[in-house]
Amino acid sequence: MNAAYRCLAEGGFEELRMRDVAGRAGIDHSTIHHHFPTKQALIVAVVDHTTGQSGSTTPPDGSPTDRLRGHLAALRQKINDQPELHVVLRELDLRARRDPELREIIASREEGWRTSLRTLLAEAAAHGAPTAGVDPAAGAELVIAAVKGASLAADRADDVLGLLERLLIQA
Amino acid sequence: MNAAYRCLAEGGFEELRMRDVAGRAGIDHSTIHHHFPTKQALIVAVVDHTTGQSGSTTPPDGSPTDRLRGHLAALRQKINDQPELHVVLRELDLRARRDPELREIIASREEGWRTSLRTLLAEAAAHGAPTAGVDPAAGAELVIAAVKGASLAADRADDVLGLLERLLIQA
Amino acid sequence: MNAAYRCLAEGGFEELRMRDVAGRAGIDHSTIHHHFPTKQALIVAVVDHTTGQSGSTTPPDGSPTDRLRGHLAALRQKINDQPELHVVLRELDLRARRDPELREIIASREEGWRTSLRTLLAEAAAHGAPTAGVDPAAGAELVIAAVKGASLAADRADDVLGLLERLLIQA
Amino acid sequence: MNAAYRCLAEGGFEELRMRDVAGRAGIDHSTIHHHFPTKQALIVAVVDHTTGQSGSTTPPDGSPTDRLRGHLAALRQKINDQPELHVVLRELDLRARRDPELREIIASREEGWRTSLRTLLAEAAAHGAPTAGVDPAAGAELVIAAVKGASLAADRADDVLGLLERLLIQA
DNA sequence: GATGAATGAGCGTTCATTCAT
DNA sequence: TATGAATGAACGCTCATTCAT
Repeated sequence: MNAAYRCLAEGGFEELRMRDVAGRAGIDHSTIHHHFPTKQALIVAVVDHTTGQSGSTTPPDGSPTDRLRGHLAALRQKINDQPELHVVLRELDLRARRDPELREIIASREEGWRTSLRTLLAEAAAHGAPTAGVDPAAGAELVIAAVKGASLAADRADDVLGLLERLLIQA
Repeated sequence: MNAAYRCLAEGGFEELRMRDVAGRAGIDHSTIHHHFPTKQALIVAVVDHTTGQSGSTTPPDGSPTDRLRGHLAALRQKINDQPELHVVLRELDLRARRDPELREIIASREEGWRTSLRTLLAEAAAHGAPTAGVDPAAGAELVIAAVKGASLAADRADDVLGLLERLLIQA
Repeated sequence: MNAAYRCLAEGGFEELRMRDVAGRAGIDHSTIHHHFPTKQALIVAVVDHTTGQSGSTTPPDGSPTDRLRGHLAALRQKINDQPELHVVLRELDLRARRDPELREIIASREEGWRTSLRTLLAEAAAHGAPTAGVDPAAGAELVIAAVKGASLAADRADDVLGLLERLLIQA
Repeated sequence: MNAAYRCLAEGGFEELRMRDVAGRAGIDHSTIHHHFPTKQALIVAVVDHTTGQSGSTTPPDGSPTDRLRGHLAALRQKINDQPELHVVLRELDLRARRDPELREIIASREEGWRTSLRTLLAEAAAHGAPTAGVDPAAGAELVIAAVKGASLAADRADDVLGLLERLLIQA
């Protein structure tokens, strides 16, 4: 599964081959079928695992504004630290358009993120953060979109998320 | 080429087959090879054409702030009108990571967009737009990232770009 | 198709491989798929052709008794001349049990044979042949069964069909 | 072994899989290899067992004619009662053509049957049965062929064997 | 210019078999 | 004795590409 993830990161779904995955794992390609009946099953397992670790951390304590800031900082660091993880996640977004099984997994994970973002933004607004005028729902979408877009060019993610933080919190 | 674009929009690179393209165009699949020596050549042609029409329009007249606003509005409308075009563009972003030929084409187009965004933002700031504090370079990256991210979920693009406009222009 | 028939005759369905068929025909195995989309399609074509040429000849003229005798003689000669054809036909009988597509083809051909046998026997009886007491329907089944059984041991087919002729016509 | 027989009856040699056999027996497929080193060994065992129980019963007492009649009746009932057994036997006939090991087993069993049939027919003829003119050797072949052919269409076996009895004994 | 037969590398998958546990 | 992970050869099939027509 780790091998599959790395193959996916390198070549995308287009170049994902059972034989390559097996080769990278140092096993025979038919051995994979001993653990995953089909390629799709392997993919689902990888996706499940990958999106599981994509959950962004939010500091549990502090003012809502600080927690929002912390969340954005964590996102920024994650893109910097594991740029390929986010590339894979975008690959998944695209594939989910034609794969209902993936779509459900991904939508579920994203919905969790969306909800937590909305809550964060609403709380920040309620606590008198200067971002008061921003609709939490729209704010969440903007963060999600900016992160997704930034993950396609990790070297510019700092610019993107830095500015976004300033605009949303206006500190 | 039109057929190839539509196949790409439907199934991505992963499901792009010469035979399907030919079938959609109503010709024999061998005939494609008379116009494009290889599949890659066809892809390059499609990409060239697709990214060519992705250039966003900016109103030539009006105050810099109005022109920036017009540019963002044009982007928003484009995502709404041709959501699949933007999905294809994201597909290209991903593939460009492993395909230098595509990378060059796409980078070149994107650079043009980036430059025009920076100019727009700088002019707006210079003309006293309330977005004064925003670094034009970072602003351009944020717009690009937000548009790319929004194109993966066209139905939320309005939220994203609407809020972005407000935050950047603070009207 | 001829190559497929010969492979079938040699190894049965159990050992029927697209690559072997292609090798025997002197072409690449993928070329077969140019003409027959699937292995099953090739099989159906072969079966259709094979059962088509399995139709036994009946002399058009002469007394009913003579025509019946001629039919049996033709069967006997066919088994002697092309023993492998009849082996293939038995292979088909067996496979038809699990393959509805084949079953229909084979049942249709066999029904034609059955009808013609019944007619032959009924006419012979009506014309005073000494086989008078034999029910044409049962007689047809006995001929069919004997031929099928004899085709599994071609070297004894003469004994089987010779005796059957004597018993049915009692000359 | 019982599981293997049933798999064979359902799908023939073509669909005989060690895993299916094991699954039907409720054990791991590797476990089969503890009892039978290879698939062929399992097949041989099954064949040996199957052809062993195919031996037709002949009433030990009574006039030769009655015993012949009893033998044919037993055959008829066996096909009716266990039609799939006879289908498997035909499957074996076919496979024996390419498998010397099977061929020997089957030929040996069949030879026993043939001998007993010949004896039966000769005795019946010697005891003045009206089948006098029939060559016992040819008669045995006809019975064997008819039974084999009839086993491919069990629902017509009664017609076939009923008529055969009448013709051979002319009662 | 267009066709379609042909190719061959390569795909996901199957399956009998082996072997360490 | 029984398991299940692992193997590797082979399967049906796909697909970009070539080439004679």
